Amino acid sequence: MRTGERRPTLADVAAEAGVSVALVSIVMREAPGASAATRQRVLEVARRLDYQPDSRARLLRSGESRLLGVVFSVRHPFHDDLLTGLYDAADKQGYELTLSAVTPRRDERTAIAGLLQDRCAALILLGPLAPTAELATLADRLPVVVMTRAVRHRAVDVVRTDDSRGLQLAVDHLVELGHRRIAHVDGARWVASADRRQGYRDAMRRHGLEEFVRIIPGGSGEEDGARAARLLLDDPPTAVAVFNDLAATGLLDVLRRHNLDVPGDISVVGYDDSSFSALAHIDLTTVAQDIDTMATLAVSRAVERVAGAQVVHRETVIAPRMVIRGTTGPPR
Amino acid sequence: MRTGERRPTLADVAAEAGVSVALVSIVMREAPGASAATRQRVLEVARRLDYQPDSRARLLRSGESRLLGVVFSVRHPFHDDLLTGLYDAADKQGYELTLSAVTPRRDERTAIAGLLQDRCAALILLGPLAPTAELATLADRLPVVVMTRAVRHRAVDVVRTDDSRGLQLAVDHLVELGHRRIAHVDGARWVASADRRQGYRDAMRRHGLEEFVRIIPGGSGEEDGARAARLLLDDPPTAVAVFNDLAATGLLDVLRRHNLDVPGDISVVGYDDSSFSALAHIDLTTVAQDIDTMATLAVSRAVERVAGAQVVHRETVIAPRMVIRGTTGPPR
DNA sequence: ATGAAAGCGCTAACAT
DNA sequence: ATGTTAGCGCTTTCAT
Repeated sequence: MRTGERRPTLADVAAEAGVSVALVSIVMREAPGASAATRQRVLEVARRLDYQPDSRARLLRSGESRLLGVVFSVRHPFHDDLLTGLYDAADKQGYELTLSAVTPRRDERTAIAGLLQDRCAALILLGPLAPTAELATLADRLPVVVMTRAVRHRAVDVVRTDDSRGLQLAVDHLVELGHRRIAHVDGARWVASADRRQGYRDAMRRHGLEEFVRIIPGGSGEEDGARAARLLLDDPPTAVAVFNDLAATGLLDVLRRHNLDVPGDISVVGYDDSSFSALAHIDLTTVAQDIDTMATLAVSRAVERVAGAQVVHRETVIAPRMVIRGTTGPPR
Repeated sequence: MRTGERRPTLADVAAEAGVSVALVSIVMREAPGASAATRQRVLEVARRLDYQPDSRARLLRSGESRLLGVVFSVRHPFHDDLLTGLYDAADKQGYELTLSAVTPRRDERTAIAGLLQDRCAALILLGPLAPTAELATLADRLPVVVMTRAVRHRAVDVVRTDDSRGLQLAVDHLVELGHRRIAHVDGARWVASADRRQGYRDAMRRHGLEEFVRIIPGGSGEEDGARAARLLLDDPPTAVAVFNDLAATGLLDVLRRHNLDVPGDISVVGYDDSSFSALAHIDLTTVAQDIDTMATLAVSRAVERVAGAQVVHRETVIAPRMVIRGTTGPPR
């Protein structure tokens, strides 16, 4: 049962060990300036008392926070993966992470406000929806690193995937298999859509397939993909590169319901390598983003800014890679 | 560009407004004891200076933390939904949430330790793996609410779904459709597996179908479901209730590859209503847990314990419900 | 209604 | 190597 007593403080440990609080502080921080014997004794007492340093007091006093605030969205499989990488990277750099989620009923502004009150040293925002101006205002107060989207502002660092290149990889893969009539279902108004569309166009031109360029309005949801598929049915191409995995599954579903064989009649490529795309059911060929590299870079950028590096705007664009699964093959 | 200046403090606002810090504190906390005129002026200055209270200092001084620590796992779709509900509930009760994730490379103990240093008032653990003894030790230090699994210890509150009832609902649904030969693919060593298995047995007995009881060893992954499906192929039942949605998709995949029609030849029920189970592709009938109710209760429990209520161990078991989609139908 | 002063748990100068 | 002192930004008595 829980004892009603307050948790032990530095002073408690100091009293018990018969030394000053300052000395205990030194030991707990593993700072130089304590004899091995003292160190051992203090550590022993701390463990016995089950002492836990109060990070809030620590941060308050030391001024510097070594705390990185991360805003992410639930229901975004890609964000989960990014979080995993960010924890690893932060740990390596000696920083802590504090998370704030965006949910269907908790908007981005609320999520950010919470982190601001926690006095994070910097913010890492995963695919923020806020307009550039708002992000810039934020960056006025503390270092801000944006991931997975572009932001053209000198105070905001960006780490994202080369989305244009991603679609080019998809087209290259399909062309290699022998496809020529390759369509693209785009992401409508989503931030990354323009880049991916451009990548598609460039790749088609590069392969001398300009006459086969065909862009279908899509979106980011399953329904968007399904709608696009219906637009495609009259005159199906032999391959489609879709804006993302979710839209691709919607498209796949409609194609199969109309007895089109995938990849026999038509090949399909998604984007993101979402967790479900590896399910045996779906087995979707897709464009993957290099999550670990992105996470490591984002933390480095944040840490450098915190350390006061007078850097100008940096945008780091990471190369994506193909993950070839079962929805692509040679045309009949 | 970011000005190198530190963020404004209460003292800055006080100086600018020409009042004492104590008064500004009163205004910021919306506490009684300030004239309307002063209140307005201080608020105006605070907004102009873009003042943000420092939650660390606030908590440090006031002693009480109104901060709930939540440990969740990435890659667990169900947890995302739970987080959404928890934020809503905490908000309503005037509490803040601080999140700590378990990732493939960051274990539960680390996740919990982080929250302990943040001086949370209580902990809410989503499906913790720690043994009861460890959770009990933790509950010795601060209120602990465990979700989605059972813990028999008087200091630990539990909020979970009635998993036995869940499987009973699944069997009831199948019996109602006319099925008699209903098999169950279980969850091997997973915590909830025993309850679900028992629910299956009870329901079969209740319907006088004891002779058809057939339990196939399964697990929680897609592969486990696929393996179970292969065991079923020699002598397929007309319906299967599977431990969870992921295993169910694995099973579905194998069945379809062997030209069994779902639900024509065989009906399939999953568990959890995971996000992907609603995909048109999968369209899985499943047992859903009542997320909002669970979240609300978990926060209430935590808050009551924080408020010092001398409650004994409470386990709240929530009723699940069926979500009927396309993988179940009458037997041929 | 307002202000002065103490102190939450800790770290960082500066002593010794 | 160890102790003393002074705050970090805030809330909370207790004055006025």
